[in-house]
Amino acid sequence: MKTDIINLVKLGLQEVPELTEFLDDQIAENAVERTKDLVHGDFSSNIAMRFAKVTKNNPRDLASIIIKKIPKNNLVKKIEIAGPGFINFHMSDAAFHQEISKIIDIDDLYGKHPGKRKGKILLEFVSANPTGPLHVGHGRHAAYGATLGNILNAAGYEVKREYYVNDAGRQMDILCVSVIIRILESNNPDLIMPAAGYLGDYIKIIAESIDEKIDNTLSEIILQLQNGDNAQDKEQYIDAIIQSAKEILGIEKFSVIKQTSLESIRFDIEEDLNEFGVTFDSWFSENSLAEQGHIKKILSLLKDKELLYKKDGAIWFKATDFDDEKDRVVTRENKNNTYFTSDIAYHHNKKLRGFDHLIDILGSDHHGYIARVRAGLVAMGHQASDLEVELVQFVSLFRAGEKQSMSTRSGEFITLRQLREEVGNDAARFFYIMRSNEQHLDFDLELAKSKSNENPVYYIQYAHARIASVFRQLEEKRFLYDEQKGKDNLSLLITKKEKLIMSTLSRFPEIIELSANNRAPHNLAQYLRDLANEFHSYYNDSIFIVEDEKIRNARMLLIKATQTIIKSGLELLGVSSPKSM
RNA sequence: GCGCCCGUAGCUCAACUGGAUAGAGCAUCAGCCUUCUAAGCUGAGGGUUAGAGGUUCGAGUCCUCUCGGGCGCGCCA
Repeated sequence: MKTDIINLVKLGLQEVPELTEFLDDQIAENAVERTKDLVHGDFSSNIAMRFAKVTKNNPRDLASIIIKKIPKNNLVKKIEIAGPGFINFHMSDAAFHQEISKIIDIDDLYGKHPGKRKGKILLEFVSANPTGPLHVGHGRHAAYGATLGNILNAAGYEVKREYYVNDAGRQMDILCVSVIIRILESNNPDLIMPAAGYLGDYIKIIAESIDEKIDNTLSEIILQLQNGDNAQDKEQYIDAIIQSAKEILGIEKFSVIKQTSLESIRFDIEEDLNEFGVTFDSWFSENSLAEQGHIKKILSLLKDKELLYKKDGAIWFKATDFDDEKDRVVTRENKNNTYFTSDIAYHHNKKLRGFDHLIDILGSDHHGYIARVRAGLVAMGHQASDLEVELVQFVSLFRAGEKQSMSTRSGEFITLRQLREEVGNDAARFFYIMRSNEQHLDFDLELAKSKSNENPVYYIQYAHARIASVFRQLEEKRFLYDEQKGKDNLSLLITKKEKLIMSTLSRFPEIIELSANNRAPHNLAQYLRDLANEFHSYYNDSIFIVEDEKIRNARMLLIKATQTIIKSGLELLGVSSPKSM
């Protein structure tokens, strides 16, 4: 509907001689918006005010010139100038009726344009280290990423979802020795898990699943280390244990235990996410970058471009040449490559796989990292704008007004799985995305669980269920629902509430567009709340199952369309639409 | 110290990226079930958009400063 107005404005503007030198394609697109208040009509344009100055016109005069050039169309009832120079469009009733019929006809495709846009997007999210179960913070990333992916799809983008598995580096070794210590523990009760190790119970479960025999001399060495001086520095201490474990077990056996532990956790994460309705097209292993020589390749390419130099025994990348605030180490003094080096290789690889636009969803604490990854990407010959980063703020969990602690290392955090079991997937998905991702989220467990008007997810689902119930009642009362009669009699829907619902339904395509472009799923959640509100209000105000066949079918058609949009919208959010509650 | 983000009703948050009278929910108060699900509806009160300047037809939104909060500034990941 909005595009109809945009097109009319475009046609009109082309005919205004004063404006021709300023026009481009985008201008009309951005110059038409929904009005906040229906007394201003349905759509409004500020174009006359924006161009009053450069064309040396009075805005209201310019507006009247433009209006005269806008072609007549039966969707538009009236165009008028208001206030300082707004051009307000009042849509005809037929325009809304046409939209309602369209919703009924194309059902859950309404407002969605699969394949409409060119360009492939790689959406990377969660990417939590596979060293333990997901916690409630990861849940927000999962919900946000999955929903954003759905919305981008609906808006016509081709999107692939990817999870980057950080299966390389020291964290994995720490995970491995944590498991080994749990294995040894059964015969050596004096062993204590190092402070830098992983304390969670899931480590014990992994340990029990591993039947590798481990030489007891390792226990003795660990016991010695445990009581020795270097137990003071927890990082040094655990590195010493890693060292000994690798020597005594041999690198091969160590790798087997590491791989088994990793796979076990990764599988658990995948299962957890699947249950949450969050799926990925690919799981990309950090290790594979080194194994397939991508990291070497990157380093030699950077060297060829003379973007590397040696200092203090390490190799540095001239990130400052690409708008980063300082240069960054790619290869340490100990010859190991940094995490950052993997990341250049990884992002370069994404581009090589044919993705035009890369979206990373990261925790807000990673914001300092964006500039350097982008620098790496540009150094590899890509555009800075190819990489987009969406930051997600932290989640605080509240129970009965008390903030819950979330200490990761101690293993005392609340997992995503626990949260889902407690409040249910639907409430969890909705609560995670109902607030802007740029805002800290206070997640109130009691509120999420409450099956009352305090809980917005039930409020929306209830509207859907109520409509289903009305249709059941219709059948019980032996009335027939005639879709065609409904369409033919939409003009009988003349109350304020009915017109408001029609207007809101017709906004759905704009909401998808808006939340896709702004990467803002919460706009959709907000919209669905508004729509549910308007329906509940209508429900209390009018009876749908009435004797008059024409009015009855028209009203049933309208609530059917409402139900369709609620279902379609909730589906994008990953929330179910129950038929009864 | 430097950089990024944030500050909107008692609380939790919106506000279509510069538009018209800043909106919801919770909480508070007052009403609505012998008729389609009361997990609902109707109404009331509640604001100097942290503060001060500036830009312009027009600012919660853009710029500058101040105050307050979060995060980041490793050869960690």
